[in-house]
Amino acid sequence: MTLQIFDTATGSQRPFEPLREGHVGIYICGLTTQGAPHIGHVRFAVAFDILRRWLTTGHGYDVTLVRNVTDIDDKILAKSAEADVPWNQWSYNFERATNDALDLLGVLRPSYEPRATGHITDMVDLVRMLIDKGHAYPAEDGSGDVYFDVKSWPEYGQLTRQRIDDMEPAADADPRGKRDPRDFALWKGSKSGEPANASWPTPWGDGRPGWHLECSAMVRRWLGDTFDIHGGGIDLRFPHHENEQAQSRGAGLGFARYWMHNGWVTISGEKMSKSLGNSLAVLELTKTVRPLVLRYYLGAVHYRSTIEYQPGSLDEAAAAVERIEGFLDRALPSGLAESGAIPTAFAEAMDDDLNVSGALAVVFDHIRQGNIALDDGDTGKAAEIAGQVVAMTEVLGVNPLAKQWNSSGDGATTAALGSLVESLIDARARARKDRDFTTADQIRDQLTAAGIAVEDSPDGARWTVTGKPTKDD
RNA sequence: GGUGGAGUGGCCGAGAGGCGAGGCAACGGCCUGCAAAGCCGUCUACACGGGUUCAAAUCCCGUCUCCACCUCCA
Repeated sequence: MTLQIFDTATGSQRPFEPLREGHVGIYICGLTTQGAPHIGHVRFAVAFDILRRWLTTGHGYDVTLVRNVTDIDDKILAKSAEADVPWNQWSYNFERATNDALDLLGVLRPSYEPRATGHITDMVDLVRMLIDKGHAYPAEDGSGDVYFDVKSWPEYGQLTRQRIDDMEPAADADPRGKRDPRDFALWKGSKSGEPANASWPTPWGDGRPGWHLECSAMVRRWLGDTFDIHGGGIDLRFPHHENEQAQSRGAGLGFARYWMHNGWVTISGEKMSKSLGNSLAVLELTKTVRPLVLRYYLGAVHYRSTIEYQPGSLDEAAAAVERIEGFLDRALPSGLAESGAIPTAFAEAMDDDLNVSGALAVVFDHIRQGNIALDDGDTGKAAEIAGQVVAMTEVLGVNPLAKQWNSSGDGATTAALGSLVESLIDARARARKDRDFTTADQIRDQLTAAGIAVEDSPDGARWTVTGKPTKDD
């Protein structure tokens, strides 16, 4: 079967065929490290993590995923100056915070993570190529800026299917030194007051990278002149990706063969912004919400759909996760799973432009069948289905048995807790045997209040830490 | 003004000419000492108005509403 990908450039689904057989090169625009990431910021990483896992485990491709770090830009300079922190430390601090957040959500580390500031010479090369071909020019006001000449490139607007003349001139565009207000900066000349170490020498004067140029330069170095998939948030289509493509193709490079863009996370119908405070920052939210639940929440919706965040939606995700966990706990008492075969229906859904909702329907259908097998006492069949569920949830990055989600807590503490809980469970079992249900229920209430759920079964009681102590009013 | 996306049951959310995706919630039943979990069932939906068709949520025409982008937002 062939994976169908919705290519933003054509506005339609296209069968995916890699440039080099067996290999896929993906570049995704990472974050500008200007602040702590909120759930909206990390959605793209979850979305493309699922793509990567499916290309790898579903199709056997060898995937090279490059995710850059924009470690210098106007906002980083402005915010760090305001906080009186060196801009590079400011940026690196949030680079680490971003990686911590993505690790927590089980997003696989990229194959490589280049920083903009490490690729100045590659950018200079590109600028030179563009000037030589007549697609770029140094600012006529001597500012040290270098601009891309959009009128010189007939394909400009192709990615977003717009005509230059239909575009609204930007209200906030700084026209200084530009031939056309729609020309964009490849390179920015240093301004007075900016840190001396935020400046690099070039043939056109000292300065720093324009935003778009870095991606073209890093793609070229790490994935080659032509590569397979370029991804990012839907908002980046224009101007960022349009400009990247214009630069790279203007310089004579092939650039991206497929474009994929993920939708936004909105709250009350609006884009998330800092004004909402940090309550939805990943590292804050995961203090009260299990990372697995947050991961499920961000990944369970088709990547191109908008996710409208509302209170309670994380509870729904938690309930769905608990249904998966409940089945796997019962079907695999040892906690060990042989990863099974991926069902055809699941593969078909994933091949349809990563139809995660359809794929999850297959997961839950299997869970129901597995539960029926358990009710029938057919533990062999249940274990086999559990293996399939493990394989499918692993593709989505939400396999509850993955060590990603189970590494917390040290062994000694876990053993001590287990010993105490088991003794209470034993006491309760004795009370039940004596038909002393008052005592039995007291013990269960005590455990529930401590955040431990007790479930009876023909083979004895099972207990799980829910982390949700119930309060009696 | 230009470009693109979307309106599906109480909520979330797939599907895309006939056969009720799935999850959450609620209610009823089975099971249980009682629960929990699980299983079975109920709540028969597609923004509006026309049209095509034996058959439309799905195709066509028109209307309404919402959202995103239009030069440094994931």
